[in-house]
This record gives sequence, structure tokens and C-alpha cells, in this order.
Amino acid sequence: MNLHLVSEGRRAGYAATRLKDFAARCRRGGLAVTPQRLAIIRALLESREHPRADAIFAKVRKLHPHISLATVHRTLETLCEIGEARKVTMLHDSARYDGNVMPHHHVVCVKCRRIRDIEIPELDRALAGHAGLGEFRLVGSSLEVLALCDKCRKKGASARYLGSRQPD
Amino acid sequence: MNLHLVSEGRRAGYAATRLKDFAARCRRGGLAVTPQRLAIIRALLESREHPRADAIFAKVRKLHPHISLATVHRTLETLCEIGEARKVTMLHDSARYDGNVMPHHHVVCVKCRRIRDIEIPELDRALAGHAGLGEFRLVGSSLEVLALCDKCRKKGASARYLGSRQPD
DNA sequence: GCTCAGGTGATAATAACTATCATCCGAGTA
DNA sequence: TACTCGGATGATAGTTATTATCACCTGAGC
Repeated sequence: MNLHLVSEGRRAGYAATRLKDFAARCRRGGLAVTPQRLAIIRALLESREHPRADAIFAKVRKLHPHISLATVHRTLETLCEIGEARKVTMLHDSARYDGNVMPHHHVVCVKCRRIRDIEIPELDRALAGHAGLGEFRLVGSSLEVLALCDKCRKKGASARYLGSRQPD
Repeated sequence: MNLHLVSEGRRAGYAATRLKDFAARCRRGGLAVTPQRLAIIRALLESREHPRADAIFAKVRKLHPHISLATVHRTLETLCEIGEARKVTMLHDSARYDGNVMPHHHVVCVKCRRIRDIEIPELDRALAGHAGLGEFRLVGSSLEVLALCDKCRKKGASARYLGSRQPD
């Protein structure tokens, strides 16, 4: 089964395209194009860290010192609703966001919570056929692969972690 | 690719076995077996609803009227740490727990938030081979399939939802 | 039964998020 | 370009889930 991390280059290209006609998509959807919204989607697309609202807030504040944290929360939710962003809440902490709305999944380091994108086209295809979902009709999907990254492994990570376990 | 919902019967059998020697596993792990812990793991195993801390609290309180909500939160975290439970946080609300720690995944209704277990052995096998994970070493995984259940579809669910989208 | 580390209940504190509301401004219209 | 207005924003108060604290209690080995 084909399963691979998404490269930095591909992600950067994606971000550029997405940003280019973000304004047009907003207007088409009946949303005003405000400097705050532009700054927030830009900050989100420029990050590979699947940031939380407070990280976006910190970044955006450099250019818009008067922006409110509430606006950042609200805008991120709005972006999710119109399909310009995606909420990725994993392990036990607060909401994290992703500007990449193409079908893809995530590896998360259980120690440092760093997240990277992965693609598993075969899984997406299997789900799209939605055999086996019974009374449920597919809307979307998100696989979270819990893992330990090299850095954390070298630091000697604990064997205990929050979440599911894999059999030996 | 084989993908199917887990039946109620199989889940019930699993719960019974798991409950039977829970006490032994606790002692082996150096944890005291307290009536509160037993009540909490039992409530969790008897539920298919992937309940939140407050739901467990409500259920357990019937038998232990003096139990504290803090104890429920603490105990659920402890159970996760020792591998007796699993935390399932999805969409945007608070933590939800699952007493089934066998490798499996979840379908969630985006409207009513109802959750059911699914199994995709081929995916688990592919991950276990961890090709494509680069610097990440597999610890576990959890697939959240966002879906609309029959009941909610009949009620006429909104086309907007929080989360990822699938291409058409 | 005795001991004590670890567990519990009560409650205060924290952090993430949401609601409210007065003001502001993007964008369609004249 | 100026006008209008509904949606967007900033400030801030409120809410809710979760965590920390601490005095007391209890399971489990002796």
C-alpha cells in the first residue's frame, strides 16, 4: 500500500496556488475579504506546523498589532466552514489547523506533538467506495498516525503515552 | 480493502474479557485497585458511546454518590497511560474515551457526534510495516472517518461541517 | 492491625474557547 | 466618488473542560 510523507516543496507550491485566488473564493462565497482574513490564511498556509490559534495570533500580530485573539479563533472556524482550512485535533490538546484541504492524513510525534502530512491514496479510494460503513455516509476522513520522531527518540522518550497502542 | 463496522456482540464479549482481569493487570502494573477505578473502567467498557468524562461521571455516581469529577478525569487519563483505555478526540469538542484498546478506527457522525468502531486490518498491517514514515517511528494510529448517519441524514443535515472535505 | 505511598474529594485555578456588543469597514449601488 | 448597510472586528466578560492543590483516606504489603 502506497503511503508517503508530503514533501516540503510540494506543500509550498500548494500554499502559493491556494493563496493566489483565496480572495476570489471568499467573494464568490459571500465573505468579505479583510486584511485580517488574508493575514490569517497566509500565516496558516505558510506554516507546516499545523498551528494552534495562539500561534497564528502571534504571527499575525506582527503585521496587525491590533488584531484580536477572538478574531483569530472566529476566522479559523470560518475558514474551516468554507473549506479553506481543516481542523486537526489530536492527542489531548487544543484545536490545531491545517491549510491543506486536499485529502491527506497526519503523523504526530507523541512527544513533541510535531505533525507532518502523509498521503495514502489507496485508503482514500477505499473509503470513497464506502463499503462497510453501514448506516453511515462518508463525508471525509482523517488518519492520525501516532509516532515518535527521531529527535525525541534520541532524547529517550517514555514508553507511556496517551492514546492507542499497537500490538507487538 | 477490507473495512467493516465492529458488531455489538463482539464488542460486548471483548468488554467482558477485559473487565475480568482488569484488577490483576492493575496490580501487576503497581496500581491500587479501588472501587472507583473498577466502576469507571466498567462504565467505560459497558458503553459503546465513546463517552466523555462527564457521562462516565453521571453513570458512576449512581453507585458511588460521593465520587468526584476530578477523580473521573484523573482515572480516565491513568487508564489511557496504562493502556486500558484510549482517548478519542475528534471534531472540535472535548476528550472522549474508548475502552477498546485493540487496533481499530472510528466513524463519527458530523451531526450528532455518535461514534462507532471500524476495523481496517489491511491499513493496520501497512502501517505496521511503516514504509514511508521517514524519521517517524510508529507508535499507534487512529483513523477518524467523518460521516453522516442515517438518522441525521433524514433530518436534513447541513452541507457545511467542521473538518476535512472529500473531493467529489 | 500497622504503615504509608498512592488515591480521593473538595475546591481553586487555568486555559481554551465562545458570546456579547459597540464600532468599523468592505463592497455593492447610485 | 460618496452612501449605505450587513457583516466583520476588537475588547472583554463569561463559560466549560481540564488540571493543580492539599488535607484526609485507604489498599496492600508486612
